[in-house]
Amino acid sequence: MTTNNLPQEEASCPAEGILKQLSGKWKPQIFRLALDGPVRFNSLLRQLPGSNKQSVATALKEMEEADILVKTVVQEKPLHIEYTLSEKGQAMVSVFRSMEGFLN
Amino acid sequence: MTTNNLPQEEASCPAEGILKQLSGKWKPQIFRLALDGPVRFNSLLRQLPGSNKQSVATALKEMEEADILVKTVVQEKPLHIEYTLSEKGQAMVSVFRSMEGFLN
DNA sequence: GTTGGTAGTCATGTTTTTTTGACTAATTGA
DNA sequence: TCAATTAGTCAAAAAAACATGACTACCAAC
Repeated sequence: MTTNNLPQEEASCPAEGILKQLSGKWKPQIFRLALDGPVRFNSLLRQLPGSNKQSVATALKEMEEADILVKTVVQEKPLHIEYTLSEKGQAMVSVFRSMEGFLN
Repeated sequence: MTTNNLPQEEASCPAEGILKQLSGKWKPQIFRLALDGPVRFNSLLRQLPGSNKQSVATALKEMEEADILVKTVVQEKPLHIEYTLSEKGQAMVSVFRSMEGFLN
């Protein structure tokens, strides 16, 4: 046992956690698209040029684990899966907006 | 020439830029320490357990290039270098605070 | 003139993230 | 039954980020 193997939460920097949860090549864009309503796997692939199945799948999974997105099986005609902003995700919108409003 | 080789600004996601500028293993913590006043290379190394010269140097350089920090040679007794929040850096504080206020 | 503090760079190696391409599996429509 | 759409998984490779250790260079004190 080492002297300090924290689960690597933000040891001293509260902003670190939320930054990590939104960081990565595709998460910001996925979050942004989710602002306009539920997003779907294949649709995201088409909307994110240069993306790929693996990366989008990983981003969705991690954002779900971070409780930013909620995964729902929609029992409709083509039977598909939707990812929607969770309550926490909704709460993050203000943070996201403050970043959007900040233009270099 | 490809159809779209942007300098990879935020092609469609305004938040992406600011997220990238604060992302990384050490930048959030450096930013946070810079809130309390000018920071210095060796001091940061001591204050950030597990960090190393290379990583801190890179973080400082990138944050300087992103115009978050301003590098100044202080013409005093021991003659040293200080990194201070730029105007843009100051403007980012509100964004940072909104992240700090957001507790999981 | 040697030690110690300032602030780094450089080459290399390891680790993490991202991409690629093949493959799976259920459902729907013709 | 065949083809397309849904939503993925898996192994491997490539790329990016991060760490290690040696080295540089300036200045001041002893």
